[in-house]
Amino acid sequence: MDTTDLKVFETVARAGGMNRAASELNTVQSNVTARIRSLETELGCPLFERHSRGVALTAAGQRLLPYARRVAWLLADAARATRDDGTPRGPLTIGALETTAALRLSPLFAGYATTYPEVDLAVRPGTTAELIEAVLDRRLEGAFVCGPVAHQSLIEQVMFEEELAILAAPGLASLEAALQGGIARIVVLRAGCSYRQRLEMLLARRGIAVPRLMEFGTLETIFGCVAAGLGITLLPWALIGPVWRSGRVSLHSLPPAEANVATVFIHRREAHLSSALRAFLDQVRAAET
Amino acid sequence: MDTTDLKVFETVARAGGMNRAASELNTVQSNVTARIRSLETELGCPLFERHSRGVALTAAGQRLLPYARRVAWLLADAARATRDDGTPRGPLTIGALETTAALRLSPLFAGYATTYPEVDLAVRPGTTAELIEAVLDRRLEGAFVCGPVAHQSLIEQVMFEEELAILAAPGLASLEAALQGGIARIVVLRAGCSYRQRLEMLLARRGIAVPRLMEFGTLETIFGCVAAGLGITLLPWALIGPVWRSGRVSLHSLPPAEANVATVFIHRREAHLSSALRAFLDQVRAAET
DNA sequence: TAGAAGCAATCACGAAAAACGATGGGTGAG
DNA sequence: CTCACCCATCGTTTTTCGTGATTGCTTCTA
Repeated sequence: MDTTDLKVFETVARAGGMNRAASELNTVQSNVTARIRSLETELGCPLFERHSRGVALTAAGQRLLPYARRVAWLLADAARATRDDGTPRGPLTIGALETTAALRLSPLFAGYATTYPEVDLAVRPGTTAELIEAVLDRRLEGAFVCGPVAHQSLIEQVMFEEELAILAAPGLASLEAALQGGIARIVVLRAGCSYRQRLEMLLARRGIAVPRLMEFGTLETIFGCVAAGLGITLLPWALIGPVWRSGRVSLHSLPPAEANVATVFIHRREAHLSSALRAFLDQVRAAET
Repeated sequence: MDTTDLKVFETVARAGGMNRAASELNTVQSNVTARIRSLETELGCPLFERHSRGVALTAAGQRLLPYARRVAWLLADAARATRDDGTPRGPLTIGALETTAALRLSPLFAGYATTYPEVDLAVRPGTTAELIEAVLDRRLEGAFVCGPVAHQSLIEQVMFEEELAILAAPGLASLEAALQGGIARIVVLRAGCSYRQRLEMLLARRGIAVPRLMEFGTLETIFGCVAAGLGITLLPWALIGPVWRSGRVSLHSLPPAEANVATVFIHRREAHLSSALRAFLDQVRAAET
C-alpha cells in the first residue's frame, strides 16, 4: 500500500469523483483511476461504487478511509519529529482562552520570541470547547483551556490555578448585594465561554434565575459595561483586580470551592511534542515559580 | 516519504548494515543505499552514520525509527480492517491463562470452530505478565488475563469473575489447619503466575513465611502433588471443585475480598478489532449468561 | 428524442523511478 | 600485508507511473 495511493484514495473519497480528485491533485483522471485500481487489486475488494455522477465509498472503502487519514497524519508527524533536533524552530500554533492569553501568556511572548527567534508563534483565542475541537482536529498543536478535560486522546497538565471573582457595578458592598440587586445581564466575552457556564451554575445554586446574556469581543468592553451597571461577569481575580482598584467597579470574591479553577494545557496523546512547544511550556512553568 | 523507503529504513536500522538489510529484503545493496539516500534528502538530515562495520542510527534516525514501525503496523492494520467485511475468517491468535483456557474457554472452542469454520483459532497459554507483553508486542490480538491491568494503550473488559480457593493435602479440616500445618511448598503452574503472587500475599497477611516454589507444566500434575501432600495451591474454585469432590484433596474457601478475582480480556487500544475476535468474545459472553 | 455534458474505463506511449550488477575506496581482523 | 567486509557510485535494464486520446455509459435538457 503506497502512501501516494492512499492520498489519492482519500482525495477521491472526499471529492466524490475521480475527475474532481484528479484536478485537485494536479494530475489526470486516468492516473487516478489507475491508482484506485491498484489499491483495489492489492486489497482484493472494491473501494468505490462507480455511478454516473461520480463514485461512492463501499463498506470496505469506508473502513479504509480513517486509516488513510491516520497514515497521512502519522507520516507528517514522523517528518516533523525527525527534523526536530531539539532546537525550537518553525511554526508553533497553539490556542488559549482569551483571559489566559491576556493574563498569563502575553507577558511571556516577548521573551520567548527573542530567546527562540526561529519559532513562528501563533496564539489563537477561543472557548474551551472550540479549542478542544481545534486540537483534536490538528489545527492546533495544543491549547490552554479550562480544566479538567479528561478526553481519551488528549494529555492534559495543570498549568495555572486561577481564582475567579465576580465583577459588578460600583458601590455594591457585598457579594449578596451584588447578586440580589437587580442583575440585568451576564456579560461574557464569548458565548461558549467556560466562565459563563460556571457563573450560571453559581447563580442557580443561589436560587437566582439565570439572566440574559450579553456578549462582547474584548475585555475592555466588558469592564465598561459592568462599570455602567449593565450586568455582572466572572473572571480571574488577577485580571480584574486592577480594574477594581481603579474604582470603576466592585469586586466580590467567592468561596474557594467556587472560585478556584485550573487552567490546563492539552495536546494530542499520539502526536509529536515539538521542541518549540516544549520550550514554550518550560517558559510558562518557569514564570510560575 | 514512501512506505517502501520506511520499510528499508527499518530493516537497515534493525540489521545494522545495508548489506545485511539488502539480503534480508531480497534486493541488492546499491538499491538499499539509494532508498536510504532518498529518505535522507527528503528529510534533510542524515539518518545513519556510516562505519566500516556497518551503519548506526543518528539521533534523527532514532527519532524516525518508532514512526517507521508505527506506519508499518498501521498499514497492516488498515489492510486487515478493510478486508474484514464482518464475516469472521482468517487467523485469530489470542492468549489466555492456562486456568481460564481450561475452565472457561475450552468448552467453547468446538462450537466456535463449527460456527466459524473459516477462522484459524490459536490460543496461547501464558502468565498475565507474559500475555500483556505479547499483546503489546502485537504477537497476540488479545488475551484473557488476571485483572485489573490499567495499561495506557490497552482496553480491558471484565469477562469472568473467578472465585479462588486453596487446595491442600486431604484430611485438613479448616483453612487455618491447611495454612498452619507444615506447608511444604507453593505449587504453581508457571513461575510468573498471578495466582502465585496472590497466594504469597495471602500467606504474608497471615504472618506465614512464604515457602519455596514448585512449578509444573500441567494442572493434573499440580493436583497430584497437592494430593500427595507436597504443598498447597490457589486456583479457581470451579476448576478444582471436581478434584476436591473426588476426595483426593481438601478444598478451603477464602473470604470474598481475597477469593474474588476478575478475568479481563485485553486488546490494544488503537488496533482493529477483527470480526473473528468480536464473534469469539460474543460467544464467551453468551456462554456466561 | 436527439444532443450535450459529465463521468469512469481503457490503451498506447513516453518519462521517471526503481532495481540491478559491477567497480572502487575504505577499514578492521587475522 | 592480505583478506573479508562494508558502503558509495555509476551505467544499464526493468518496472512503474503519468499522460493524452478515445470509448461507452448515464443524466439532463432543448
